[in-house]
Amino acid sequence: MTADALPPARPATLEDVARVAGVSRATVSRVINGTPTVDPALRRTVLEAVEATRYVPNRAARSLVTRRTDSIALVVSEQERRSVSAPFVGRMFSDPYFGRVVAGLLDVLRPAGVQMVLMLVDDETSRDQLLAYLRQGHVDGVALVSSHAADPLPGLITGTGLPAVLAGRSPRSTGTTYVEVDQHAGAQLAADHLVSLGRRRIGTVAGPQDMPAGQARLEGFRGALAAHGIDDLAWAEGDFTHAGGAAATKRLLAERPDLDGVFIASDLMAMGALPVLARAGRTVPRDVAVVGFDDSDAALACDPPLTTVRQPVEEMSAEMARLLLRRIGGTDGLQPSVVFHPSLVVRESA
Amino acid sequence: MTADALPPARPATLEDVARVAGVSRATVSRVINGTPTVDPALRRTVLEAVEATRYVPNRAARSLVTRRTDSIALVVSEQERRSVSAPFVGRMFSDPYFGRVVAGLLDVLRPAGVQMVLMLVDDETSRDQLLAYLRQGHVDGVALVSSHAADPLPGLITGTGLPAVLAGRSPRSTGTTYVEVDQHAGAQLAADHLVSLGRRRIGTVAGPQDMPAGQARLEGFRGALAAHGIDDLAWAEGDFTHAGGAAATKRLLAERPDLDGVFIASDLMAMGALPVLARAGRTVPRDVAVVGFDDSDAALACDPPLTTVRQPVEEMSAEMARLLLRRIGGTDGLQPSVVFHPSLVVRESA
DNA sequence: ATGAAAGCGCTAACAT
DNA sequence: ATGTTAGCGCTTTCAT
Repeated sequence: MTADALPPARPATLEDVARVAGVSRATVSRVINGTPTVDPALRRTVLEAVEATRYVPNRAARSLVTRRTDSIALVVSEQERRSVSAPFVGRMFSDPYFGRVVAGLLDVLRPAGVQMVLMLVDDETSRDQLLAYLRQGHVDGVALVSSHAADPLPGLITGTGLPAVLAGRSPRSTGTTYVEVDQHAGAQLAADHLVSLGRRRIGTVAGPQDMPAGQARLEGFRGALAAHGIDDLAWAEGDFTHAGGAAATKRLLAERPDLDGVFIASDLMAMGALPVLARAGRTVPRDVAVVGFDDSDAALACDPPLTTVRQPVEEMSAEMARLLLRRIGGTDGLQPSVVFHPSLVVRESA
Repeated sequence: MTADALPPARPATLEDVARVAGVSRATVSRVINGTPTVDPALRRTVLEAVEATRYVPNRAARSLVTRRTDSIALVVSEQERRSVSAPFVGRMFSDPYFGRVVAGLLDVLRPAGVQMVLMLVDDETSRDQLLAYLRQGHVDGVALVSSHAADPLPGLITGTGLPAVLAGRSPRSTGTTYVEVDQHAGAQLAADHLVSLGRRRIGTVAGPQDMPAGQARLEGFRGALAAHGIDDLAWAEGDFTHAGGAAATKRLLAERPDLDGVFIASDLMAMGALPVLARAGRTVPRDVAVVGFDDSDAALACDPPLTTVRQPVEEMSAEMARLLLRRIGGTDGLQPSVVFHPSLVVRESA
């Protein structure tokens, strides 16, 4: 068994390619990186050598010198786990919202050749680990999806000096670039629609009041209703989950049995709410008109299909990725935040 | 403005720490990496210097020499996108299953200091990108969640020589280590339970027949029923989504209006099915007993709470991570696959 | 347009 | 137990 007849166990390096092509390492590097000043003939020779040696660049080596990693962290920050032994909840992961965020990010990141490291922060340990990791310089930037208003993470991440973009404004870190939908405008769309339908005995299943999105949608809805002269808004707080939406709807119905219109602050909660309304003998939309928020897959899975406030999550997260890449590559400093406009998608529930 | 009074723009290196501590780089490295043969006094001095310089190791440099990256890829392989312009579907991301997989992996990975790079493969381009990325050696191993039976990815990944573990057996790559639940046994639990309840006019909403899990659950259910002398199984194919479950249930009901028991191959589909049954005037479990599969959050969100076959996804994916780490760190070759036992969780739907 | 050479920050022999 | 030293594979001046 002649050693040099076999393919090398060790993957090919620039050196190997250079030897095969009969050029210097530098030239190979230039070809690999698309530097324009390379003789076309040589370029071809090199490319063939690359092929022959099955060369792929070593990212660690490259990263060591360029100080770029071509990857960003997608950080999901959730409320602390209930207890050590409690089963993981991971609400964020089961929410269609998360998938849409990933999709939008990937749409921009993949063509740019940037990878995404997924990190979950749900206690102090994991937070410290995250910050250490970020400081190790293994990512070029951070996209953060944080669930609670009091979360210190946005500020801490900004403190690392790494480029960062938030999904949604953080009350604790106003200096950080964010992308979000105009929550007030969205809630207003819902209010106007219900009122235009002639509904007056209106209620809402709000999101968690310790989340900015939950607060803003409730506040916006209440304000818009007030503008229509409706001041007694019945509401119940849900947790943005299916089950939470069902439970909150039960409470709401108990408090306000004569309800004829309801705004539910997320489609997932609306999915939980509809069967509750049905069981309570209310026909949607005849007895109770229902407007959701998000326009996720869940809205279509509802029965009847859900009228809802559309939040262009994919476009929003694509924009997050763009801001991040611009900031990473760019000489320019902080990017301005971006606020998207919601729209009303009318289906059958209202 | 005196330059050296300011904190250095450049992050501290081993060299810096060594200088401050008055020792060699090697000693600092030993302290950082917990080598036992270091004088306790020196260790303290070094640790102080680390503190003072705010030193954090550079991962790229370390990785370049150790040839380890302390990260693995979580690859999610989905059916090719419908069209270029079609909105991203990302079924996997909205499924509670995905969150549970991530949770289980993280449970093992985080204490081990291993990061997770999330990669989505949904067309040829992204597949090629993935394979190139893997060959660049930026991850030490791969955990793969693949949705379709004909997926060539398991084999291709194994072909890279990187340690890999699959969530679920792949018909195309029998040589790859996998972790899965005994699907047949699970389906049998469902069948036995329905029969023990006295149900005889039984149907099933199966999963996609181009997914191993979809096939196996149908096959197992049919076999178990046959053992009870029931041979005329009505079934409809769903796609493991809520909406798909609803649609399939409608078809099933049309075909078999006298149905008194049904096995639905995922909780998410069961969630879609229950309102359909209710609308059709069937009370669950009185008229139709329903058994799901998964025991995810969805099962509890059902009304009535779902009797279901429990699949210990978190433990399974934790085991995937363990196998992977063992294989990565280990001298031993291929790890044996692991099959978990399902159990029946009886609630109110059957 | 190409090559030579100097590191990037770290670990792991090896020597002491 | 600690220090010295030789790279890991790559990019990037700086010459030519």
